[in-house]
Parts: sequence; C-alpha cells; structure tokens
Amino acid sequence: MAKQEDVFKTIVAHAKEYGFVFQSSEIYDGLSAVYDYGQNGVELKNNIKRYWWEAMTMLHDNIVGIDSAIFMHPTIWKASGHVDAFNDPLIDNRDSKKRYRADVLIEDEIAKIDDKINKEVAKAAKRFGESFDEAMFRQTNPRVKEHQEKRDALHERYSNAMNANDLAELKQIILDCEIADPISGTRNWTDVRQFNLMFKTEMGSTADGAMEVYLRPETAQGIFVNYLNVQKTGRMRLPFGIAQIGKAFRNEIVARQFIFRMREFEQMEMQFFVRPGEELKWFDFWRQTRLKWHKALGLGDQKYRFHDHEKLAHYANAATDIEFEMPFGFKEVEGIHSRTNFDLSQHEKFSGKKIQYFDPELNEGYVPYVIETSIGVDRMFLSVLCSAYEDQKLEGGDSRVVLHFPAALAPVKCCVMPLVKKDGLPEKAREIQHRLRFDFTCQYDEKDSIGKRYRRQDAIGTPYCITVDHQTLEDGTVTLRHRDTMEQQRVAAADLESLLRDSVSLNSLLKKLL
RNA sequence: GCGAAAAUAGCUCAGUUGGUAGAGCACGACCUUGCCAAGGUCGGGGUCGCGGGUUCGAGUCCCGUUUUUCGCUCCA
Repeated sequence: MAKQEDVFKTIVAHAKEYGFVFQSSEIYDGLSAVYDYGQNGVELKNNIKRYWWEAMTMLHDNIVGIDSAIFMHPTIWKASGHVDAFNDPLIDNRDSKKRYRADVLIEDEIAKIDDKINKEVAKAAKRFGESFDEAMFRQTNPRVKEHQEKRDALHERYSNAMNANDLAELKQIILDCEIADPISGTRNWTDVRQFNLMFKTEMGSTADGAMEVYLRPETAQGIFVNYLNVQKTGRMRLPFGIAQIGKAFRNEIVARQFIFRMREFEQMEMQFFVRPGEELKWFDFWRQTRLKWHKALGLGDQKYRFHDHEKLAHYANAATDIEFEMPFGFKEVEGIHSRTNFDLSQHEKFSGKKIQYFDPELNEGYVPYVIETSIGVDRMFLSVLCSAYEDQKLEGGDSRVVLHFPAALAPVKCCVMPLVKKDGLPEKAREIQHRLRFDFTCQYDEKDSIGKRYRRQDAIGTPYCITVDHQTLEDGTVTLRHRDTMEQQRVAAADLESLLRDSVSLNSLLKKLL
C-alpha cells in the first residue's frame, strides 16, 4: 500500500511536469482543492468528453444534448433538496477529534429527558394499574413535572436558535446542558460551524435588488428543469434521454486526493426518462451499457467493479457505482441511479407547472421516471492517467516513463522529427507535419538526440513518432515508431494519414460499443 | 475542520553553533554525434511560501498565515 501511495505521488508529479494538471493560482500559493488543466491535460480531457458525448448523442437516436447555465433559479435547489440537506451545524470535540451535528447532540439530549419522563410515568402506570397514556395524563409527580419543564424550555431554546441560525447559541446550549462527547467523555468543544455545500453569490448589481443564487452543485437539475422544453421542441417520445457536460461546484469540507475530489469539477450526466414501472429494467440496461463504455477503453477489465448501494438516497429506488481501481484503491468514477419521479415531481410542486408526459400508447399522462448516469470527468481523467502510467524497465538497464493512453484519447497523436538538424531534413519534416496537422494533433521536434525525443513523446503518451532521414529525401519513406512496442516500420510518407486515422480516431472506440 | 510533518531554481535536494545561497538534472544558444535520453563550450533562472518578531545580522530561532502530504472526520 505504501508503495502504491508512492506511485500515486509520482503520477501527480508527472502530471504537473508534463503539462497535464497544475494547481490553481499556484503563483499565489495555490487555492485548495482547485486545479487547472495544462496544455496536454486539456487535450486528454476534451477527448474523454468527446468520447462520452458521441457515445451518448450519436449512437443513441433517442438521446439529445443540452448545455444549461450554471446559474439557476434558487428555488430549484429547494425543490431538489440541496438547500435543506446541506445546512448542518457541526461541532468538533477536540479530544476525540470526532465531529458531530450540533442539532443532533441537542436532540439526543432532549430525547434523554423524554426517556426519563417515560420511565417515571411507566413506573407510575404499573403501580396504579393504569395505561401509559392515563398515567401521563394524570401524573402529578413533581420530578416528572420538573423534567417536562426542563425539556420544554430546552426545546424552545433549541428551536429558536435553529430558526435564527444562531450558532453561538447552539454551542451555549451544548455547554449549558453539559453534553459530553460519548467517546472522549469530555466537553472540550470547538465552536459550532455551518457547512453549506453550495457556493453562494449574488445576482443583480444593486444591494437591495440582489438575489442570492448558488453555483450549481450538480448538472442534473439543469436537465430536469428543461425536460418540458426538450421533450416538446424535440418531439421526443419516451423513453428518451438528455445529456449534458458541465461544471459543478461543491464546497467540500475536506477535498483531497488530487483531482479526485475538487471544489470545482466537471460532470457528464445523462437523464433517461422512462415509463413508471419500467425504471428497473432501464436501470439494468444503463448499468451494462455504461460498463461497456468504460471497458472499451481497454484500461483493464479487472480494474472495474460495481458497488451497489444498500442505503439509498431519498430520491432513489436503486443505485450503483462503477468503481475504478486507482492507486489508492477502488474509487467511484460513475454513479447510476434510478431517481424515480422525485425530481420532476418536486419541480411540478415548486414551480406550479405540470410536468407530465402524455403516453399515446397507454393513452394517459404521468410524470416520467428517471434513470441517471453521472460520471465525473476529472475522475475519469484520473483513471485514464493512472492506468496509462508506466515506469518501464528496458533491456540494458535503461528505463523510460511512458503513458499508454488509448490512442484515441492521447493529447498528441504524432510527432514528426528530422533525424538530424541539417541536410534539408528539418524542412522535409516540417512539410510533413504541416500536412498532418489538418487531421491530427501533430507536433514537431528537432532538439536533442532522436532517442531523447522519443522519450519525451513517450512521457506525454504520443502513440506515433515519424522520423525523417536521408532516405526520405530519396524515396519519400519515413520511419513510423510505435509508442508501446518501440518498434519501427518503414512506410511511405504519403500513406501516413490512412495508416494513423483508424487507430487514433474515436470511431475505433465507438465501434466497440455496438 | 482537528492533529502531525513539510515548503530553498522548472524538478530532486544540499546549506555547519545564525554571518548576504549551491549541486545534479531540466531550460536557452552554438559546436559535435545521429534510430531509442543524460558529449563539449557558454548562458538565463532563487527577495529561501507569505507576514510579523528576536538579533548588529535570519534560509537557519520564535509567532501567525497559506499551501501540500499523512491520520482522523465528512461525503447525494
């Protein structure tokens, strides 16, 4: 495991050194859990996104794309449950280093008092041969009364504090009630802090006219609120899907492991709308379809596994993750959820608009059920990068670092280089590069020895190197050098486009999906 | 967010009891070689993460802060 951690550190360092991923705002000391993609990273990322987009929208007649805004009406996040679900007041115990929800600690305390009351009343009921309710109604025990008053006072104070969002008061209640940490037994608490998952900003230029808006914490809602628009204008018939790629933002308390968990990240989501009752069938369909998409990349079938959720989110009736084996263990890369009709129904309720589909076959209307596939672009990027990385030992004690990207995803497809920097070879090499760049991302390199240049291209995962030598000037052939095998073959320069096109195009991957 | 450790050139790291910063690699120019990196010459590059303090003097000691890593915690 320790060795695996080292491998991961090496990969992170490699990602920076070769222009894949930089820390955000690095010259200003950086910004925690935010990263920028560099010149090679952006190419790889774009290729991943294109692979997904084309697999979804081009290979499925009934899936269309949208691109919704990051700003959305704030009520959307009330409807989705994000506003309520992520406003917990939290408190840490300094001794046990455990974190608790302050409201839960106080509620537990109230429940404890209730327990005491119930015990007393139950005792009285037994003694007088009454039912519990009768005893509760009739009871005059001063101890019970005292407990009840204490409980009611506490409850009122707690409710007021929660309603006023008074964090200092919540802490004071915890101190006044002498609530101790169940683990350490101490009352050494930090202040109560509120963590809201969503980033807030203001829309509107004047102070009074400003409306508080959130940066979206997921892209899915942009699809749900456009369901009617797309369904009507696209004349879509169930089942159909809407796909979207876009940024989302979450104010994570702890964000670590490089680009695995970031505050600003990119999602590729597809919401598939189906007839109620058919959702589990489609859930299974997408579960298999998505895994196939992953496996077509050839990163290694054994690196994937499903993780079915036993505990489901409030909106779901089935959920699974596709996990990928990163250097730090199997980690979620994609989630597939059967979201029922929760989201659309909520938006019906909050917007007051009818969001229904009239099913001509059943001759009735209903709110569609939804299967969601949601994949993190950055996590996908990380899994491609980690699986591609190899520190390869070569014969003769030599070694090289090579990124075995699927050729279709590689940031640079080929590099043309003159064997020597004289005798007209650079000019010839330039000529070939200028021709190839219409079809492929194609670099040119004439600096340093030929071996060194090959290694440089290996380090960024370029699948092909094309070397121009003296023979090229005579017969128009060049050397085509393969990244993974390091083998070389002599080919006509005129044939390069046709030789490379198949292996570096996305079609090579997409065809495996059918 | 808590605790611990770290931060010196693009990278990896030296830097003595406190005395004005070095190496290797990388980078640039030129020469040489030419099919799997690390030949020669010359050169560019660092207010030692940032801000205070102690001191005649701080990369070095103290405090704060930011970032990173690890552990805990959290995770729709």
